[in-house]
Amino acid sequence: MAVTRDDVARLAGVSPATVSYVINNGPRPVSEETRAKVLWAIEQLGYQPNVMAQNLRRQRTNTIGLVFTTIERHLTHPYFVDLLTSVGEECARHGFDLLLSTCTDRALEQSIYERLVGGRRVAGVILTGVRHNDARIAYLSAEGFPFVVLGRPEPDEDFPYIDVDGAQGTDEAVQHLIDLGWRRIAFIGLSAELICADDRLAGYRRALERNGLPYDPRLVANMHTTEEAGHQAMAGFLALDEPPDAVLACSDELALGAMNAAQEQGLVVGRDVGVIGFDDIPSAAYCRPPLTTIRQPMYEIGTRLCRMLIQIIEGEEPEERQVVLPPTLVVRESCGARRCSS
Amino acid sequence: MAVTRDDVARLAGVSPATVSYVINNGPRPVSEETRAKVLWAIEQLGYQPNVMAQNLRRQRTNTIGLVFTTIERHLTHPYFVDLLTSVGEECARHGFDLLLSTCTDRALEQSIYERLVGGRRVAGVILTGVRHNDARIAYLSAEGFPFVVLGRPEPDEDFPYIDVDGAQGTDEAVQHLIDLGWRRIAFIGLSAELICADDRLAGYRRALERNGLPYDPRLVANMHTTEEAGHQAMAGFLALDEPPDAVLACSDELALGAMNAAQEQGLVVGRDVGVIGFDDIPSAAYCRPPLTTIRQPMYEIGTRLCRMLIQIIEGEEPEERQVVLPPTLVVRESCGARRCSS
DNA sequence: CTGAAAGCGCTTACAG
DNA sequence: CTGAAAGCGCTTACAG
Repeated sequence: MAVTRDDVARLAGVSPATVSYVINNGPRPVSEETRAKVLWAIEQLGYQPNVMAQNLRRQRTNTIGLVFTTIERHLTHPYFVDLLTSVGEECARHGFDLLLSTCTDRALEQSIYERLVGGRRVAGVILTGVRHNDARIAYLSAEGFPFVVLGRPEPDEDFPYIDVDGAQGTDEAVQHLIDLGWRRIAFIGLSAELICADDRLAGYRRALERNGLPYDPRLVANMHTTEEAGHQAMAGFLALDEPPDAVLACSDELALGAMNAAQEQGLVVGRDVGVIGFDDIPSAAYCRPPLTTIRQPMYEIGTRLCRMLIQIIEGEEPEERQVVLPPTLVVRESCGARRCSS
Repeated sequence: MAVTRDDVARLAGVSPATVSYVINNGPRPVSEETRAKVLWAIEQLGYQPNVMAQNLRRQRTNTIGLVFTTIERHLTHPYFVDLLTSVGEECARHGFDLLLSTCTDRALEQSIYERLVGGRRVAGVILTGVRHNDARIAYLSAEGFPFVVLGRPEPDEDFPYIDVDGAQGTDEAVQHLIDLGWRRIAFIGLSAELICADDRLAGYRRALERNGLPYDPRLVANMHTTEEAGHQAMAGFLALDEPPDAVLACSDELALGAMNAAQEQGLVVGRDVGVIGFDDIPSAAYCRPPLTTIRQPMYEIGTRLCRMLIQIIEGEEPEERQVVLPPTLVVRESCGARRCSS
């Protein structure tokens, strides 16, 4: 059995309340002598306060929830590791714990959030992969529960978020392709239900238009972000009567799949076809040829999102509430940058 | 304010205890009429039991703890994503939550565990990266707290674990190199404090000896598993009077760094020098040339470890207690397998 | 079949 | 400066 506050009180010869006051180091004055006795007893017994009891009594949990969705054993977001690392570190800095839930089936999603939120298992949640008419956001808003979001809302919604300017990213990427001489540029977008999918498509179209290039819907696909999907989409494009000479994919996994599809047809990526990805995952630097890609500062985003959420939980006014960060185009060799420099 | 059990009782016109009995669906008989009233009231109010209160009263938490160590913003274990995914899914299957703690500084490690364990924040923990004389294991054993370990113990210790036979993996890898004609094989091992580092070194030496090849300590390095470290180790080897013609690295990140170091010196990997990694991370399939590597079934290990831990927490006899799984050599092109087939 | 009551391990106003 | 007491939201033996 674990040692409790009462054990400490007994050994120290004081009341249980006094033990609490010493632990919490609150405003209440405690004599040095009493404090010393209590600290000694705590040391002796190796006492640690029961966190559940503390939380129940204090009516707060100091725990942040993060639900990640897996499809076929895979995280659906390639950036998840950076997010997790930064959120975890920021939580630790503020004395918060991080509760992770896995969601393998969309049908269960709502019940996971209801348990976490309604059961007061966590004090706030971080949402990723926001969708159109997202039921999670409707629920959290209705409950008045603290949450922050990775990604922007729809126009009629208003909540705290941090996002990367996806349109700027895809616009710059397309411009980069055009500057290098590619003219027929395909687009492998994200699942259409995701809000950020619109944004990225808009940047793609904007850049085409600005350069007087036509928009051809046959050159646009919406996929879940896996390598297989990228392969499939690219194979489809290459089978067209007028195949594209370049492709912009909305994740590096999609881009890697697209590269493989092109290579299988004997095309040399960077010479016969240009490829750009999104995210800058580790493989992007190591694949052949190295992948030009749009980098999102995920570590920084995780840190700031977490800080924002904790401020909201604590009832403070958050220092920042709605942030859009610029992405960075990381130029490597997959769209022929090297060809130009030679 | 959240709705409580008493609100439900009031609305349903029954005692609070009855609400509990309905929720817990226990052995106690409840009339259909009463049950219906209670369920109706729960539905009306959107009631969710307070998880902290339940846990405190039941004297258990249904939460599993996983502490991951970050160095310079990076997870120290490349396999962490697979582990996390599988553990998360297995937890969900059993109604457990997963609590993640970040440890950025070894000095804080002990206090993290003390809070988690002593504070009864979690019901059991999964340990990774076991070290010689690991203080965490000593602490958990002394507390009699449920834990399982990814990795084998030292000979005098006895605890539940799942491990991959690292010696078998490195032995096979070295044999593979030798079979392909490489003769002077370097070894980039893991941090010497890790128990699994010994194992892998032993496999390396065993294979050399069996083939009548000398063991040269100048060809052995122990590194943290980062790409930079791999680069540094390989650069050191290549600067020797008698540089190696092949290298076995104990993680793919180390191997990728080693490959880069070799390529910087103008060597063609797979022709001038053979490289093998460990883990089979995604980049291993995409790097150039694709990396031959030793694959660990991490997803499966996570699932089984988690199941084992939950059985121990529930007081059952675990179906399995100490498991050693074989790794698989995934042959790609970095040690010249293709050269042989041509 | 159902209710009143004890108690999980704490925090914190209240009284001295 | 310190203690006795109420209560956070539940579960579960005990009594009817």
